[in-house]
Amino acid sequence: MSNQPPVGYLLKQAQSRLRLRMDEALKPLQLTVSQYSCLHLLRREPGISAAALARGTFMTRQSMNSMLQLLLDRGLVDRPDHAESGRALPTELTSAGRDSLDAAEARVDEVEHRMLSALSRSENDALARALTQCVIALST
Amino acid sequence: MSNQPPVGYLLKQAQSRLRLRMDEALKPLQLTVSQYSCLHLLRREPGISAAALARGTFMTRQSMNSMLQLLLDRGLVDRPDHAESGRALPTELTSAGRDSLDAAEARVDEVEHRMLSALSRSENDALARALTQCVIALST
DNA sequence: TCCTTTATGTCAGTTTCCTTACAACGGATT
DNA sequence: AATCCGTTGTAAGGAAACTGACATAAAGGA
Repeated sequence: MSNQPPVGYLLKQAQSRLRLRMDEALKPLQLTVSQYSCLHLLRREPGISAAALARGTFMTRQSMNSMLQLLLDRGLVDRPDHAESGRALPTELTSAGRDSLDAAEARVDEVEHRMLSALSRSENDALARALTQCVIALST
Repeated sequence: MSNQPPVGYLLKQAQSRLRLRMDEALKPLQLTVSQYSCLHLLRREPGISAAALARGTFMTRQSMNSMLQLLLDRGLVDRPDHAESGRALPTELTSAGRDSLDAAEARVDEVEHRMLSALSRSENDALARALTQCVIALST
């Protein structure tokens, strides 16, 4: 009876719509979802390298470096011109970057909350666990 | 204790990795995930317009028309030069397109099955239901 | 009938991200 | 010490998708 669309399709649809809503929510702040993800990870791991930042946001380090240049020009992040040791350039949020991130986070949290509004606490947990299992199963 | 990453992040991560694995699986057939989605929907709804095809695969009709031109050149789909009525150009799979799709589907199904291998039948159903709820909650 | 709305296809330009390739640096191995 | 390996940053070019804009066609309402 059920005959639901395959999970892969639902995954794509959900992610597509989430991204759409997030982009709408972030547009007034002149931020894209990718930029938001970057700022978010930078707050959690200050001094992280661009390559590590790229891995954490599912893009290439080349794309990340382009994006960092933009954020640098806008004064949202800070980065030394050359490395103290090795090649990695440890990047950090500026205070303006923190402010932007705080404003963005409030809007994004609202969207995510809306997305999950029809789920109970246990359903929410089950969803997170199931997605984690999917990620693990596809990692090898 | 739990302190899991937010569902939005997990969603992105799962979708990103699924896409990666699907692209790997489809590479020998010279198909991208988008092209596969397009062929798949064409089989389910023969004679569909490019705009409707675009909506069903979460892209713009402009992108879809470029992609259809490629698939047309490769002989995987067929499309009239001008419309019988209205503007819509009803597109269909060729027999070569059906063959490609069959081969692709086997590989994609294997990837999806692997993704869900750690979930029980009921967990699988719960995941599909939860994702559907997320999509609905973000549709307005 | 006329006008508005909606849907479709298409053109042009742009953005975003990727692929390929190379050089530099630190650490581990031999 | 010399070498290999993994990581990082960067440059150049291309592929894929998007936005904005326009013309066309059917359907619906005033």
